[in-house]
Amino acid sequence: MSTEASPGPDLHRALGYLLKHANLKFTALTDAALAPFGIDGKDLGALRVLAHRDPTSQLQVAQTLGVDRTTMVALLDALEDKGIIRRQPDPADRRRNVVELTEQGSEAYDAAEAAYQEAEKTFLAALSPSAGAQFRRALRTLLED
Amino acid sequence: MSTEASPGPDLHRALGYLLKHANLKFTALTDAALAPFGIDGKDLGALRVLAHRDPTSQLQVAQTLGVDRTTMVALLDALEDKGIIRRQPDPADRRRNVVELTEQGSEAYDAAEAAYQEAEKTFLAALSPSAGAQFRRALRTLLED
DNA sequence: TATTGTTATACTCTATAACTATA
DNA sequence: TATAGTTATAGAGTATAACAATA
Repeated sequence: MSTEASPGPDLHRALGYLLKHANLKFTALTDAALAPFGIDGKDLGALRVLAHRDPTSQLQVAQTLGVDRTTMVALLDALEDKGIIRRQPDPADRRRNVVELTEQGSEAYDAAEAAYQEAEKTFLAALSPSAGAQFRRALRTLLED
Repeated sequence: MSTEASPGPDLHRALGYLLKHANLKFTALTDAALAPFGIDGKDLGALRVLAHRDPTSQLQVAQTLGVDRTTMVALLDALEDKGIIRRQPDPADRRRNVVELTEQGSEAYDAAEAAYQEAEKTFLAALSPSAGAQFRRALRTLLED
């Protein structure tokens, strides 16, 4: 995709285009960084919730991430198969599954989180540190309300 | 989704989360703004190419947008059904379809583009004008190379 | 009756493979 | 043989509906 005729500029200046492709590029970068740990960006999101919250149910994880509870099932199935998380019926309410990181999962999470942070830095490397910080601030402001 | 426990901060500070949700919010905004014209953001992208390039083939539009040529078929079918574009076999190479905006389509495009620009402004309204400009610049910088 | 996890199913989006017609 | 458009099909991703177990 080299320098095309006239539509390039208009097309590539549109905020929709910029946001979409920033996302694509970022996702490609982080998924590559996380691949050695056998997880992707979505998995890492779930692990973050588990790492920062005490014993949680599947439903709570799903709601925190804003995905349907049926979507959590397959995601956690895969993480469980890899020995990263563990599911147990909650003794206090046996409808619930208590989801936790395993020992191995906790170590994998720490390493994956470090790799993710490194990928963030790589992504922002074209901006000065202050421009990078401002970019992140702008995103947070845009998502408020 | 109110103020949750601890994972909120970490989760919602991650660049991946911010970029994804900025995209979702922006897409919702622009799709709503474009709905009165019977098109969405993807359609507008195609119309932009047609509006800024002279008689073009389907394949050229697809390649400019970075989508598969099979994907263009249904997209253009819908726009043709709405009377927004017209397809004619290229007399010089009858394998090609020359795709053009109709009169009505050209008017619809102008109005839709204006609505889109308005939606961009709305999206960026939480930032100062200079912060908005810098945000867009940062996105373009991040997509270079 | 309501809720949690699960399964079956459907829907959207987009790509690959194969077909038609042109070249 | 190769290319443009089309159609059929398949895969990823995620949602809704229905069911089992539990409250």
